[in-house]
Amino acid sequence: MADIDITLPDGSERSVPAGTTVVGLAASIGSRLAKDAVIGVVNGTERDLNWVLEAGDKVEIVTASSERGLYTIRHSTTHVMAQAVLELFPGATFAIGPPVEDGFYYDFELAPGPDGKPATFVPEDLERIEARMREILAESQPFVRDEIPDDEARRVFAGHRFKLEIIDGEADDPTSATASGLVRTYENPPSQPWAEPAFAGYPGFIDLCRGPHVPDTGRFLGHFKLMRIAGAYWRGDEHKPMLQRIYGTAWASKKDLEAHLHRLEEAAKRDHRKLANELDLLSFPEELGGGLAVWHPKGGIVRKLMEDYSRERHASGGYEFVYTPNIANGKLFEASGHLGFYKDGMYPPMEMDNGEYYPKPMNCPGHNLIFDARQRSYRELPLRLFELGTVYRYEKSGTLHGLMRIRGFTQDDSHIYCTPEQAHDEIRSLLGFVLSVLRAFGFEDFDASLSTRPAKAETVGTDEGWAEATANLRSALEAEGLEFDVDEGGGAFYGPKIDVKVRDAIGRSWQLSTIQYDFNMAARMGLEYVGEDGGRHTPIMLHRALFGSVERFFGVLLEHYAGAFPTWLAPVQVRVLPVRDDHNGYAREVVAELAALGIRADGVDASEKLGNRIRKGKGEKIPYILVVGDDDVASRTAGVNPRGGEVERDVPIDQFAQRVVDEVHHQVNVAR
RNA sequence: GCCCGUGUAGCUCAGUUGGCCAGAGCAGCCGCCUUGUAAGCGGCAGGUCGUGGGUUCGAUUCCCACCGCGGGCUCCA
Repeated sequence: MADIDITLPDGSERSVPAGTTVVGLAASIGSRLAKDAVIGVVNGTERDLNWVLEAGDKVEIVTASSERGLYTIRHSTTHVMAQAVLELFPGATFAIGPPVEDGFYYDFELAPGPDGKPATFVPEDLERIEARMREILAESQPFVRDEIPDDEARRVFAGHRFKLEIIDGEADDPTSATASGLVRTYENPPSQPWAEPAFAGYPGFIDLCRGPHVPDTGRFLGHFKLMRIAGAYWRGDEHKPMLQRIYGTAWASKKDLEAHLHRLEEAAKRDHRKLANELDLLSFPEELGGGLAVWHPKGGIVRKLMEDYSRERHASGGYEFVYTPNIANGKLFEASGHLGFYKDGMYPPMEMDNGEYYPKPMNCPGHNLIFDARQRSYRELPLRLFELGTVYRYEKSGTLHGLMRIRGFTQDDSHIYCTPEQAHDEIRSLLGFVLSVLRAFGFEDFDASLSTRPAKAETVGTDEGWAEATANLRSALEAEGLEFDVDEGGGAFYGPKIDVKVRDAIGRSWQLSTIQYDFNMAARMGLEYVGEDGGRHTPIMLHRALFGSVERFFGVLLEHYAGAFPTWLAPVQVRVLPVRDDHNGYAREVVAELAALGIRADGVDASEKLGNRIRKGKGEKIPYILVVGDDDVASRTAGVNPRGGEVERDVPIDQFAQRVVDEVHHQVNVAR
């Protein structure tokens, strides 16, 4: 047979016999590669290992350790899970099951129970399903690719209504492909035909799928765990039936799986709700109502420090401080457009003698009234109004989540009014300001998303206006060198926006700051300035929140530092422990001396063993614990036990104090 | 809002297959100990077992509803 030439990723050419498959090519390169190969990428398209190559193909061999290989493993694992579920639950049907970050899921609908509603999984089902999956793996069932005509597919998948919707093109399934009257399928022939066949003409499991897959269930799969059961709407639509989703995680090796499970445990230890409780920072009393928090003294001081720092930066950044009330007449929110576009997110109104009053969901309408309080000149622009404004939003009960998603929160909110000519530079400097403040809190790794015009805003503004605003935002992102993705249709009703995200100490991404372009609300509310030409013009308005929500930012900081706030933010910076009763007096003197320098210090008398008092201080994650005994009283020193560091003896108090003062002054952000 | 799970002392958790005064550790308070770098000892106090109904001679335990919380979906700072 004639040889054909194949191009490899490094540009080199390789001659193989005609009819060679992806795995055959891998074998010709090396037996190790053939063993590790999961799929191939042929001319840019992912293909199964038994895909037959043609002359001139560009081929890359994908192994399990790569992103694409892992994705394939997860994708194949979810097919195995679907097979197990359909076998174990007669009458069950399935919807979609893609790989996702760290794992996979599949959505199912079970046969109706006694109440006539589809049955639901119970946690013990996961063990049964997992056990059946392992049996399927042991059978080494091949993944058999095929393409069948639509009408035949409709017969095969008769009784599987979600699949029929996919075949008909009504529903989108990211992993299946239907084109020109053909649908692609993957079948897993079982060793024994199913007792109750679910697919006409097939002995076992088959799914709509564009693939590719691992060659058979006996290879690469195995390192998985079913994690949880969740509800999920069919096609993500709350008006459509709720399906039962099973989430799983899958990895290329046992080691990777265990590492992933370990990461989850580490993240759970950092949970801000747990830490907030343990460190006595704040709480969510049931009596208050869902999504509302009270701040205890230790959380309160951290929040105050965050807010103080924010105010300092805004003061030096050319912002002016304003205050607006928490409730406002509904007419204001009609004028601003909030009642038209945002009513679902607002608390219901209070009836008052001269109208309906709503808790404010955003600060912008109030700030606009300040702008509009007198005639404005172009000479005043950009006018930057800043407020730590508390807003209330009616969030659905099921969406509340600690500090990250609450109903009452405070935005470090700013509205900037500028001329269209100023908008570009203003956005750019805003972005720099935002990043600079975030860096001060110890975040180093940023990216962003650019959100464009949403469907609900099709009546707001002009196409050109949206395009120009979006271009302005994009150019600021590019100028700042920030990586960003584009969220099509994710903008606010009044304009497109940039959301800045930070990566925390364990690599998780959090959305914090937002910069929103608004060419709509100023006009709606009749805001004008007198330009150089003497004419009246509508200003461009920029909405900007830096922390986003003070509460949420606090929660992110808490998780980022795992409760061990850097010294400048720590509720208690220094704890002084006398060794014996007769050192209590000296310990109090040391506390007073430190406090006089603005250091947050406290002491615990010697009523318990020293070791236990140190242990408690460590549990509170205090940056410095000082121990004072006979030698220290004599020479005005202390033993210094720093968080995460080595004990130092005989440190002069004034020297230690200077060290803390410097550390606070420079806002050293060390997560020890 | 919808699906699943869950709710015992301030915290972490036992326990009751329906039945005497519901338990432990930590935290708190009181005493003893007088202590040099991550748990010294003893005692006291603390719970209408989330709330409200129902079944029962009897419910914290079984059933129902509601509320809170957790994980998802939708939505979002």
